[in-house]
Amino acid sequence: MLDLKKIRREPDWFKEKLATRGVKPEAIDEVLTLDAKRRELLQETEALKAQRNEASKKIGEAKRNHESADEAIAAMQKIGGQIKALDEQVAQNDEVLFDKLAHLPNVPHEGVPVSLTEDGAKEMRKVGEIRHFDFEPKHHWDIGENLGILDFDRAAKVSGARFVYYVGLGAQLERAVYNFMLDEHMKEGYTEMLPPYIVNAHAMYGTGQFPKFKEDVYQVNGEDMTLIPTAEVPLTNYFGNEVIPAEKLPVYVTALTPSFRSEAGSAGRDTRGLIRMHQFNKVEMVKYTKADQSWDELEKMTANAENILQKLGLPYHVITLTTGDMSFTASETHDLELWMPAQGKYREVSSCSNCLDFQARRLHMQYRDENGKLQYVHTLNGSGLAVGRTVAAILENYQNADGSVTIPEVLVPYFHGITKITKENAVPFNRQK
RNA sequence: GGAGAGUUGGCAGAGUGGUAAUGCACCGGACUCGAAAUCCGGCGAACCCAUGUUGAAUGGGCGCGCAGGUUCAAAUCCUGUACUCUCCUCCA
Repeated sequence: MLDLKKIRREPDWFKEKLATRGVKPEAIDEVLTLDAKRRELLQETEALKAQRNEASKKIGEAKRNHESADEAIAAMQKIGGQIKALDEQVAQNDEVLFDKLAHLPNVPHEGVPVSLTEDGAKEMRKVGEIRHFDFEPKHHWDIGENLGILDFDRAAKVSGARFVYYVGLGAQLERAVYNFMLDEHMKEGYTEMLPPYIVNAHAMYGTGQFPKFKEDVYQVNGEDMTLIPTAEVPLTNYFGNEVIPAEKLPVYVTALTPSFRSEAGSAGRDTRGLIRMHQFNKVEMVKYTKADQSWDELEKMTANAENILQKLGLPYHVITLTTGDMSFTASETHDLELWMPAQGKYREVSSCSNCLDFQARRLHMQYRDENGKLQYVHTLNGSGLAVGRTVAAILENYQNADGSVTIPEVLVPYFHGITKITKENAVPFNRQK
């Protein structure tokens, strides 16, 4: 949610900034018109209410003194009707106004590459060496199915397309990866959480998924509940409607949760493998900061996500998304994309964003500054990381010519001595008999 | 799923139709070398509107979980709803 008063003061600045995100200038004008109407109506109705309050006080006194107040009561009856009519107009006007306002995305930060499409993203740095294969590298789905550790066919039988069973050492690899991620983030000062996976509409609205992206999520039938599309929702709503003691800030939290996405509109894209699932695990990082800390904290958070990839030895690059490609609530977003040898390209594995006060304004999350004044906190969120895509990258980058997969060194402690996933050790039930 | 109780300021807690007691906390002052205690005064989150200012305010609105309704007037009456607690039922 943008600051309505600020829009009122500097409409042209907002028009210019939001145009880079595809917002038409008329959208701002509409808001301004509705805002002007709102204030006009408020002045009218509030003047009448003041009059009514005054009269009611006198009527009360008259009644106590057993005097007649019939005349005043009759006059107030009339005013009461006017007030009611005006209040209805205000309510109608407000509904439209706040709906328009809620559909405006956050203002992009200075320096974010301007483009209405994803083209034009700025590469910040490239890290890690791309491995040279002396054989044709396989896709992770082929590696996984050959080893028996990824079973898409049976998942289709049970759930449908875009679901998977991890089996045996595959399941263990997923678990090792997210445990490793959580352990690293705890070292970096994050508090681990295990939040609800189903949230109400208010929470979805607070983090900006609603009202714009209702079709992208799974709603519980007949209830006002939604399966979380990301842990950002429960983690960022945690302090909703609170004044956070300033000395607590910045607060770092992290959680492993599944994420549920309907992937409406992505039919035909990434139909194979772990890249685009209806349910996937993700370790999420969320920060609450003071207003002057959030840009520093964005860099640190990006570094926290990068640390995971560096320790796993996976090559990646960091890009700053364009104005048109950023998520609705973000002011600036750094994406980490890791190298998928079989596809021969980088794929997104993390997205770290500074939302400034955009979410806090909706969620009423504030702190008191040095002067005792209430300020909105800034919120940041980032994946640290998408677990399934990380596993996919491990399978592809650590594959061997014989179809086995070497376990990255930092994960070996989680495997209690196993250093390689082979056809022989991958799935115990395939060995038996 | 059934029955009951509750939701009021930072906290505690009164208030069954006349415009939100009181206590603690907090802020200012007095007393004191200073502090505690005591006394005096203030303060009831946030929000919205107007005039004004840019770390001055003043006036008004709103405000007793939320949303409606009745009324000249609602914390109070009515309807709906959310959440919390207790008991029963069920359950990992």
